[in-house]
Formats: sequence, structure tokens, C-alpha cells
Amino acid sequence: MPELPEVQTIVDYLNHHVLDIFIKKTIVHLPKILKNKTPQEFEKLLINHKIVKIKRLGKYLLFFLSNNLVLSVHLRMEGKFYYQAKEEWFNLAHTHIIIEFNNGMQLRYNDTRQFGTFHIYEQQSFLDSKELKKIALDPLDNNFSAQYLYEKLKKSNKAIKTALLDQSVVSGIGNIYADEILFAAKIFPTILAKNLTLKNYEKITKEAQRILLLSIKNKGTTIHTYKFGNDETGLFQKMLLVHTHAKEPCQICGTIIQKTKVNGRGTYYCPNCQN
DNA sequence: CAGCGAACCTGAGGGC
DNA sequence: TGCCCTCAGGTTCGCT
Repeated sequence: MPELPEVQTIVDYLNHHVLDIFIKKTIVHLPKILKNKTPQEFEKLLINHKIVKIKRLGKYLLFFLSNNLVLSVHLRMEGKFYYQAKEEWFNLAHTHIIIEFNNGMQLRYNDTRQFGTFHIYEQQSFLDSKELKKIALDPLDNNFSAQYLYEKLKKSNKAIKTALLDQSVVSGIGNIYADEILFAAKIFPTILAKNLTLKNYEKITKEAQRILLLSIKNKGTTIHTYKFGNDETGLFQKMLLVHTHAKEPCQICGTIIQKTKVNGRGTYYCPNCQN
């Protein structure tokens, strides 16, 4: 499901709604979402504590708790959070975890495909965890640069699109934005990363930052099921130039947009602009 | 280590 | 209406 702009939108929304409220109870309908705790341990660790701050690391949401623990959540393809009154209807079939606050509201984790993950770590060591330690800088990080990307990829035999999807190279970019970034940078998706120049990486970096920021401004991209807050959708899908536009004329040059598979992922490109 | 497909799941949509 | 196939904002595992 969500990539950097969608996760950032969800983090921004939740930071405005769920901070500094005591957690009253938790309900876990699908224990396998909790990867390193039992439902009993999960409740014991959260109850009578508060969420102090929520941050994003790549595509992970990090909930910092008042007891110096960190709840790290990955939404994978379809994970969603709803913040609703406990009386309000919800889809029982796909709501797997509920955190209820003492103000009568519930934070509900909904995930049709059940791919999402919850981990709880100590605040001083969460970055050492197996999943989080490999997350590279994202393009909006102050320390990110074209030089950084170039150094990481100048010997890589991967297709540039595959490299951009590798979260240990650059984090936050997924299938939609990889296509849009390479289109904007006029780079063919299957070119090997090692064959690109620093100048190419400067273009990729610049376009990645522009596109991701523009998408955050538009609350992300809703193609299938991504939602944030109380069932709101993003708007950036209206600004996609290649992704989902197979068989349509390119808005820049009129050539028909092609769809293919790169590393098993649907990939859209303009054979003229990205030649 | 690279590269590839399968696996994890459910549901929507198209073709017949 | 129903069946079968493909596809889906992601990641990890296991095989060659």
C-alpha cells in the first residue's frame, strides 16, 4: 500500500489526534500481526501509557510511548488506521488490532491482506532491530544527496527501478513513485544503476524530492484502497503521469505509455521520453 | 552475492 | 451466475 507520502500523511493525521491520551485497553483479533509480542504482553505494555510522538522511518510508522517503548508499524500493501469513537461501526472482518483510549476513541488497525507488522522495542535500541537497521535515508532527509545515491549504486548491477525500490539503498520509494520519478528524470527503468552518471543521480534526486513533497501536499495517492484519517483519500493520483496510464498518450510527447514488468512489479514508462 | 519466483493473504475485475 | 485467471502503494525467504 503506502509509500513515503502516504505514510507521512497518516503520521501527520495521527499526530494531530492520538497524542497524550491514556490507553485504556487493547483488543487483538489477529495475533500474527504482532511479530514480537503476544496479545497479553502487548496490552500490558500499552495500558495506562500514552503515545507521546509519532515519526516516520522510510515506510514505517514509529509510535513513541510514554514508557520509553517504541511501537513500529509497517502497513505493507493495505494496512490502514482509523481513529473513531468506540460506538462507530467498523468492519470486524479486517480490523485486527484496536487501541482504545480513555476519551472513548479507538485507534483501529485494518488490513485486508493481513501483511502488516507490529513490533515493540526499547527506545534506546529500536534502530538495531533487524527490519529498521537496514532502512536507508529517504530523499527528504537532510543528509540525503545525489552523491550519496551515486556512491551506493555506482557498482550495482540492478535495474535502476529495482534499486530505487530497495529500502536499504533509499527508503520510502515504492512502485508508484519509482515510475513517476524515472519518468520525470527521463531515465529508462531497466537501465543498470551502475551505468548512470552522477548527473543522472542529481536528476533522480531532484525529481524524487519534488514529487514526494508534491504528493505529501496532496495527501498521497489513492489508486486501490489507501485511506487516511476517517476514510479520506489522497489526491495525487490525478497528477500521475505514467503510473496507471498504460495505452494512453504521454502528456509530454504523445507517445503511447507502455506497461511491462521489472523485477515482478508492474512498470509504466514512456518509450520516447525515457529513451 | 545476484536474480528470480514463490510466499504471505484477500478481493476486485476481466474473459469465457 | 460462476469459475478461473491476473493483478494489487511490500517485503522476505529459498532455490538455482
